[in-house]
Amino acid sequence: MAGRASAQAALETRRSVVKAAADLASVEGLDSVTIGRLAEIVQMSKSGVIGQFRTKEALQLETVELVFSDFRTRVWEAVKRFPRGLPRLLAACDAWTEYAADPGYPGGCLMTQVTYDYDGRDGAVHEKLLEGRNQWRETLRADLTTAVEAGDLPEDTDIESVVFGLESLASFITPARLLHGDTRAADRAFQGMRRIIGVPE
Amino acid sequence: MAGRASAQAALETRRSVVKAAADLASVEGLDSVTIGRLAEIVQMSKSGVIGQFRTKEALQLETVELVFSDFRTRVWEAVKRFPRGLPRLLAACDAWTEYAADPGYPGGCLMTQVTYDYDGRDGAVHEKLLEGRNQWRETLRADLTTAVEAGDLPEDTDIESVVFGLESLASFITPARLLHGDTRAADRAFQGMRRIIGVPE
DNA sequence: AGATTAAGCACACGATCGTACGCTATGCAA
DNA sequence: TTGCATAGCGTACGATCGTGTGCTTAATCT
Repeated sequence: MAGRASAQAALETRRSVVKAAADLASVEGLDSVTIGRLAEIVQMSKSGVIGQFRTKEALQLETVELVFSDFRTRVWEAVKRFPRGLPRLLAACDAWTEYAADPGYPGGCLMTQVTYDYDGRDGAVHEKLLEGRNQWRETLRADLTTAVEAGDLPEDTDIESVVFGLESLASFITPARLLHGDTRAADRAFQGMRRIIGVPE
Repeated sequence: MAGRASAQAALETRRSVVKAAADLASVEGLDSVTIGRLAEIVQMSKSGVIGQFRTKEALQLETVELVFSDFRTRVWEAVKRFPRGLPRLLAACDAWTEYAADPGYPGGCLMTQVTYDYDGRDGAVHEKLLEGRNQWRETLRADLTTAVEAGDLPEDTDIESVVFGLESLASFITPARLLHGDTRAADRAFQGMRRIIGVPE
């Protein structure tokens, strides 16, 4: 079959490639994602795949973007309606752990995967990863601050350390599930989050 | 220079290759470690490098072994003398977080890196990783059980969830440090561990 | 209808991957 | 001292990597 010049069809192709990249990356890591393997998966030629993005790094960046927009949709959008502060924070933790347990990628939460893959490297992927995570951290900080101001959390709450704890617990859900076969990892994470935040069980 | 048939020299070579592999893997991940790059680092030929291990997977397995034996030495051996139960558990958490903050590898704690890299894959590396982590988990469980029996922790302590929490917090030290530049990550992890365990601050 | 734009393919490139083979030179045992 | 085992080198192999160049073909615009 030959080329279709429809811009809409091209967009669909683009999406299917990025989706395949995300699936593959969740299992084997972002840099195991290879143009050749992607071409095989989406049944296209190598040049057809790379042609959409010009360079492999652009494809990686778009994959990371997909991951974060996915995360925002499934977690952030889901708790927008809750009142700011402790209620929204707890709802976010609930949605967050649930997302991590079933992120829709075969190899688990890709955001976590990319985080541990690119935390120590330089480059554009590292930067975009940092930007995406910082957005989420800022959201957490905001609700924590509001919760303290509202008197729902003690005055001396160490906000940065709580954020650290929440991110830790969410991040370990995937390895606990995949490596140790822990089917209740999400529950454990949520339980731990409540302890870290300091709300009664 | 030509070959030296000394078995001791060969062992030294072997160690230097594995050490280089561990250093490189801590930054870029275990499967970015390539025979050619290793050869360049240790100033040997490719065939000289691979000849020690016959296959790349064998080299990877030996690297994972080095990581765990390193961890045991720095963390487990350091707290052996403490009395079993809560005292030894807290000492272990202290040594653990300290180790994660300064593991001696340029890219952070390699045990964590490998965990997130191979949790979702099949193969020998996955198995060895699981075995190593399970040993450590068993140690944690033992001290937790002892602590409960001694009355240092409440009867209804959910041991599995506590283990999950401790592993989570320790694992996030590296990304917090490398990605977010958090220089106090180890302290936050230790503080979180105390909350997860349920000891007063 | 004809011109233009772009999607996707076939193919080729230089580089690097893991591995195998044969050779040289060394240390150790007989 | 002679023979043997082996550490490490040089070289080569088939595969695959990311990327670039034309070409074909279809959709869009005048």
